[in-house]
Amino acid sequence: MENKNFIRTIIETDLKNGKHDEIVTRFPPEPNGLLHLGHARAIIMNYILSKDYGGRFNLRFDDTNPVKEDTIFVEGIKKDIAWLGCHWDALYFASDYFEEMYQRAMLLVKRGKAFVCDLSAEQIKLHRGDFDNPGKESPYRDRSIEENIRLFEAMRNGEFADGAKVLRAKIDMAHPNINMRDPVIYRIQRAHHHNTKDAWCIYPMYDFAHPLEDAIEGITHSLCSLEFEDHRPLYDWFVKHCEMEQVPRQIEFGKLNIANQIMGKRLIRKLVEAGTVDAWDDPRLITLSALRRRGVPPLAIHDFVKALGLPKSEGHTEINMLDEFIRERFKVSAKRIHAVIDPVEVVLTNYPEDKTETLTAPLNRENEALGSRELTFSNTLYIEREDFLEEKPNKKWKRLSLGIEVRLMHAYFIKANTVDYDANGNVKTIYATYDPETKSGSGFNERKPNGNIHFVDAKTAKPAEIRLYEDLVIPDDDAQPIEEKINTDSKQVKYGFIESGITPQERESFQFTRLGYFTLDEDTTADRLVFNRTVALRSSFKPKR
RNA sequence: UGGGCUAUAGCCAAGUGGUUAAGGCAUCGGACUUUGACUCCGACAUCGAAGGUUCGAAUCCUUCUAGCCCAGCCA
Repeated sequence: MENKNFIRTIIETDLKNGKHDEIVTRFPPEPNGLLHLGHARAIIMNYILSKDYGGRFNLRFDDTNPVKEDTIFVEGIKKDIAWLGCHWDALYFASDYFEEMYQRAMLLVKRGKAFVCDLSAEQIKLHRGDFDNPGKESPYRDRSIEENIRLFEAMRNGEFADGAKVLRAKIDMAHPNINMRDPVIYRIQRAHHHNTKDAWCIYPMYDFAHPLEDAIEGITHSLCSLEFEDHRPLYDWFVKHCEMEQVPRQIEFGKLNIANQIMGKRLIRKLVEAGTVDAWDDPRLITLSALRRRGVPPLAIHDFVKALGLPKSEGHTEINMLDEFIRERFKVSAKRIHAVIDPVEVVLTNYPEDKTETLTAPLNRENEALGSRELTFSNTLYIEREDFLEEKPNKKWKRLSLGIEVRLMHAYFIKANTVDYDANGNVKTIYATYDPETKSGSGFNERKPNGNIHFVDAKTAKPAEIRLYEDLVIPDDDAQPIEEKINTDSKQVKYGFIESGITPQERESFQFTRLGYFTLDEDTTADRLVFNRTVALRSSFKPKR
């Protein structure tokens, strides 16, 4: 369920008062990196706010700084947003508007609202003043309109070196909001742009470009994060003085931060280079590509974002909140099958050596529509190593022990009798007997087993590589830097088996009974199944001591 | 120290003068169970602090405290 939020209230008021007939939102990423879970709030909220009120949603790349941007990021971002199911009504690039932006800047010049400044970057900084002191006006501030027109044209025509001149808005060097102290709106930068190639040598700054982009597209509600709050006066100033026909409204909300997760680009890069994680889509990360690879259903991310709402406060949400939405999405949709990820052999001494039988079991007891599958059963099985302890440790132990009887789910009761060890003293084979009377579905009711465990038939089971992930960051109360809390041993690779009757489809997710939800990884080949653990099952089991 | 924000449970988050202060996650009990799952029941808040206004305040006023953002030719 979605939490109500103040932006909905604003939209509903605007609709009711007839300020707008249609709501138009946008998600404006800069193509300079990949998206992560934190971006999902902005994407999904912009999307559903437009859809809920029958409006439109644009994807617009805010590509005004060619030195940082690349087309490979535009492709990656498009893929991630499409995966989330947030279909954009239109795809735009800020760079498509460069000519109009230039004309609007020229309008500012002609109105005496902007001037060409020859000060160096360093001098501009010095003139800007600081929190306690007003700035000083640029000596070039009073150039004539004619000269400014000529100079700005010359900037565009490439007559000056990079950085030699800038175009600045003429506002107020004494303004308490530093953003209003004659901000730079165009810089000279000879850089190859991924979209406009070498057509331009001047590029607009964010503060100038963004409100124009929104106005050009007829965006009604321009959502952004809190740090732009004190840019809003400038945003409004540009919309007004550039004489834009449509007037968008900027509304700020709090960024979605996730506690104990690596979000920063440079840190991720470092971890990838150090081999601590495998790649940008390593399932221990929370980039959207990593979540996709881990097998997280996109709708679970929608549920998560909606539950969080759109507050103006900023906290650190715990990731386990997402886990619960993932389980909820899988609960009735995923097939529930048997897999043993840390196998130990069980031999049934009273079951015919050459016999194999077929048992039928439902694929999901909470969703009969999924049908059933056939399980094979023989005298040699695998069970989970942790499901056996020679001696029952306490009355809470609901698994197998010597002399103790458990039910193999969808099969028979078995009782462990003796055990063999390998050279290291680890259990190698458990010898057990089964009771044919206890077959599942027979209605046998004479006695209760000491629990239910899962198994696979050793003679037919399919081998599988299973990757288990733990927290990449070790939660810690101490406020030490996150890079010092990296769990370098957070990935475990197991070699186990899944039941024979199952042929997983590409990226298919399953519940491995009693273990969790697992999704087929793209590393799977014709002769090697590879699964990622998407999320474990909840468990109230607490091992004693 | 200038400007802009934020503060409700361990973590999120509704609430906009009259409610027993929603809901989710986590935690702790208990029931049920062919998944120690699911489901179901139950527990869990002196609303950052102090004053004030009011019959009545998380909501209004005052003062204070804590935290975040801003001095790029980044976005």
